[in-house]
Amino acid sequence: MERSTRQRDAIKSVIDSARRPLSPQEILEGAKNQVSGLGIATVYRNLKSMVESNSLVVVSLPGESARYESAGHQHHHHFHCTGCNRVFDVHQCPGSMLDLAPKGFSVDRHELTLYGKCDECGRP
Amino acid sequence: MERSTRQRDAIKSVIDSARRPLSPQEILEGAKNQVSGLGIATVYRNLKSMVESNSLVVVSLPGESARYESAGHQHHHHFHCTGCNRVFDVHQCPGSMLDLAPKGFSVDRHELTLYGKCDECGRP
DNA sequence: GTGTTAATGATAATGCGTTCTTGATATCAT
DNA sequence: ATGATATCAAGAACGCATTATCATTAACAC
Repeated sequence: MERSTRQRDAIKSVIDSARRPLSPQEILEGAKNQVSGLGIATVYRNLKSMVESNSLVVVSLPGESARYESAGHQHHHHFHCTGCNRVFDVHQCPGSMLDLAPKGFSVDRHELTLYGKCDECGRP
Repeated sequence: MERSTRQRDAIKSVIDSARRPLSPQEILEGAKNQVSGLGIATVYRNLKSMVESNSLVVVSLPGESARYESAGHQHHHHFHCTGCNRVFDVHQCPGSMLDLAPKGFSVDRHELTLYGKCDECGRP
């Protein structure tokens, strides 16, 4: 049976309180504030089980390794800051993409990634 | 000075005649029809130099390794077939994304990936 | 409190895409 | 044709993110 550990609680809380998808390293660093000896293997182990239990979703972006955010968010996209390399949620969507594909192609879903500077990195 | 070799010519011709971004493996397989002993290292070597000389561009898609297509195409996006795993070009674009980002964020560019079945994979 | 065993931390190992090394080969200016 | 050398093929090596190993620790039913 699954036990409740300080490590797992710390990992969960870091992800839940973030408003953006986090990398395993970001999660490790955040959770270390609560559990100083935390190891990266524990982060990966828990991410994996949380994805399997559908409490987390994997966010893949072009040319990047996986990030994680809590499940249950409605349809949204991502903004990748070219300054700090952080990824933010974008809640608008340009709408249906069904018409864009060539004839004979069927579109199930789409992923949109914006690139630019976040508010912090864009400041003069 | 750069020499013209059968290997480089084969690699170039495979990429130029494709209407979609190719993975190094796809390029290797295509070019082997012209140069049977071709090695994967030669493909990577030539891809690298062609990207450096701006005759090729790298196409990164979420959760995928790099693909390559000839440079000079105008702004476009990509369709990733979930059946055959091939990637196709999409020449339409839903338009400016400048308004989608949160306040204080500036958008330089965007990437859109459609997922679904290509004409071949969608057939009954 | 005690025992069982899930969970952890440290580190080695894996997998995959990509790059380096080396001796052999092919291009091309001469 | 010849020589200088860019390019090649093959496999070893690399870098990185992720996963497995294993001895140790800690959660929790009793």
